[in-house]
Amino acid sequence: MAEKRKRDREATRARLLEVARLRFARDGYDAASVRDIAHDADVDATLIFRYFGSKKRLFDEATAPGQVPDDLLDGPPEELVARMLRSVVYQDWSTHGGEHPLVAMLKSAGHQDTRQRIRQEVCDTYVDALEELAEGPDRQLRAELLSAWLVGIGILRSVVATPALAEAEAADLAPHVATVATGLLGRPMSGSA
Amino acid sequence: MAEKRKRDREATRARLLEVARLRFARDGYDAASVRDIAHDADVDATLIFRYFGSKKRLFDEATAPGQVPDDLLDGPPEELVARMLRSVVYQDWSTHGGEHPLVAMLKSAGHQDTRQRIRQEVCDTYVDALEELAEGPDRQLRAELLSAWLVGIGILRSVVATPALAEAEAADLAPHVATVATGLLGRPMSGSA
DNA sequence: TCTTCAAGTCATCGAACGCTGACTTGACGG
DNA sequence: CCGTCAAGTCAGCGTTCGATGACTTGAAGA
Repeated sequence: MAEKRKRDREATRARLLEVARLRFARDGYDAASVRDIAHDADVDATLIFRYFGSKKRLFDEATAPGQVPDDLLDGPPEELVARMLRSVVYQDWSTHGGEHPLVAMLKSAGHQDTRQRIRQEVCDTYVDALEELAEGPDRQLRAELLSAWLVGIGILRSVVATPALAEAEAADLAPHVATVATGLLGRPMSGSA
Repeated sequence: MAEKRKRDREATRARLLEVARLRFARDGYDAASVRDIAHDADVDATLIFRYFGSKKRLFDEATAPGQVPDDLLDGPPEELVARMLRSVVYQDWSTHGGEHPLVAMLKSAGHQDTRQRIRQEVCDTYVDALEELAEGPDRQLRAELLSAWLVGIGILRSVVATPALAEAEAADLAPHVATVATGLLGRPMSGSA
């Protein structure tokens, strides 16, 4: 029952980062307390300050970009939107406590620098890639409009839990994804990946 | 300088509701403290509990639906989506910190019953109206997908502040609104209202 | 003018927060 | 076997949170 762990700074640090990522994603920055995180990692809360200096720096390190799978860019371009939708909506976010990171994003959006980091990541990960695919004028705007759709679908599905979207499978969305993506990007896009 | 107010229960209650709406919209439920709200209304924080019983009940009353103008349903049906977009993105919601009440409320989406109220309002105000316009199968799903787009645009514009969307005028969005709405609803839609 | 009652205030509670400095414990080298 | 030093713990500070009950104040009616 009371299995004790070896004293291992790096392992403990990594464990803290892991459970912190989970807590921040599920509850947002403010609602996730250092005591909760420490309890999840089964350590004393003060270790967080010993290892990271402050809650904010733990947050910064735990939510640093790069952990997001970048296989988005692999595969045929015409399936990019479908892959993005899978990533935003249908990926198994069990490493994030089953709750969608979008919730955490909204809950943590009160802090100005967090908003900036969200903007950075949205632009770098989604808008830029879509912009390259778009043709004609207004490419950036149309890329953002498509990103907005993906974000909106994610929120309506997993936060608001609108009835039809909540039950829809990826295949149900495919034809509509094809329609909208094709219309917005000005080139033929597939709805399934 | 020190202008004192008359003792007026109803006026004070109304003032509390007004500043509470603003605070909750701007900061979300948790981050908006009763002391802040009371300070904005220039009253003692205790009055909030005297008049509303608890912070939660103040929130419920302050964010109760019904204030949303229902001129959405007036006007030509083919301009419905454009009117909705104006309402979500370009209307002056100064009573809600400049953001659409739905976007404002999503900041408080950590609490389960708040989510349910958001769902109710999204369905009643947007999905149902759009569903009536849609043609063919999957009408509800396509109505929700269009609602998701509107919500996503509101969030990317005013919370994430994505560059192109943040600066776009309603006219810039019009052609794309027409494209997407027409594609999703299966009938010709106009992009401007 | 004086009573009365609601409008509004004050002092404070208990819990939770981030964070700190002093302490204890465990593993490894001599 | 023991000294050392880092890993980990403990008690607690200062602040803020929502909430409560006793108090003061102002205006209207007799």
